[in-house]
Amino acid sequence: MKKLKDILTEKNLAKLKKTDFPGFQQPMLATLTEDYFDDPQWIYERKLDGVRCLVLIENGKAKLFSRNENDMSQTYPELKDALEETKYPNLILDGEIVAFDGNTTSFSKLQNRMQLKDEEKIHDTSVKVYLYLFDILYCENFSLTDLPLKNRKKILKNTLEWHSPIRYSTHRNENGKEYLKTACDKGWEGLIAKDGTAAYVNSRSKKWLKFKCSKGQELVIGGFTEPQGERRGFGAMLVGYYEKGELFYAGKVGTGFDDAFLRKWRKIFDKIETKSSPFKNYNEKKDGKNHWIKPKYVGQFGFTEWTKTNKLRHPRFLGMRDDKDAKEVTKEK
DNA sequence: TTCCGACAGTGGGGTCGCAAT
DNA sequence: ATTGCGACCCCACTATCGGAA
Repeated sequence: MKKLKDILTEKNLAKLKKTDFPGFQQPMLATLTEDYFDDPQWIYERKLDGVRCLVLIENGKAKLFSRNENDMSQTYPELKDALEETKYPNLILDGEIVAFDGNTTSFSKLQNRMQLKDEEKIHDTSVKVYLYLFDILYCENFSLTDLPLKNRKKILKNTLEWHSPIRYSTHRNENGKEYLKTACDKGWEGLIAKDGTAAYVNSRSKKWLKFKCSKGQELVIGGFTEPQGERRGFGAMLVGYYEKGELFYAGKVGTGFDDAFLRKWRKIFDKIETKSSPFKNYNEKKDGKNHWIKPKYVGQFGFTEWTKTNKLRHPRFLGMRDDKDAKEVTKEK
């Protein structure tokens, strides 16, 4: 166990402010971008697909908070216990709780225990979780948030003893673009690029950027929903793909359209409305609110992954594809 | 004048828990 | 017993407005 004075230069140590334990604060959030770059000033971390976790250790007692300040301590007792073994009585740490499916983090697996607080039910799921820590905000009565990120990570790495379910989130110092390619090949969610010189702020920031491995494909539009509230035109498209000559439902897409598009295409959809669902696997009796149309239009869609029930996760509309025949649209490998 | 950041509003999948049917 | 709904997690995106550049 090292002290701050063993890790920091005198100059940086002198900059620190002695403050009372500040309690919960909003975690720093990353901004999505598609402009990937290499920059020696930036570092690149693996993007983990789990739940964000802010750890508060006050007088030796640990609490785990979600992004919205919900107390998750009872949901992850093994993490709480492991964190209380640290010798520091007062710490604030930032990280991500994950579950694994093979070598990749699995949000869907984590969902099986995410809302549970009963110890027996948690045990029954037999979902193992890990906490990957990537930042430290408070230590030895000092607020560390104004330090450069690289210094904070150095302090973090040297402060804790890394074992069992608590892990240090490593990073790469260069070649972000190449690392992203590797990440996507491995089936990761993507990378978080971080400005190594930047302070920690309690809001979304462009000093942290999401480089995501996004999937995309064309899908057939087989229906739509009514708009809600102030929305005009339609609410969401119901989309699917062909397999062995039959159309299979793949979920709804309700974002990516602007106002003019919504109005224009509602009129077009109304002209080709049908009485029954074109999807083989959609029980229309249960859902009378949907409108069905002839499956003749094809759109391009982006999403993060297929869920275990064969639906799109985080779907968005990218544009119409008038160069594609609907019958040619199949699920891409 | 133009651009950017923050916010509200609308949309998605999945899970659990509770109330209404 | 089944269904519906809200509250949580994870989000993407558009529109708007006011202040920075």
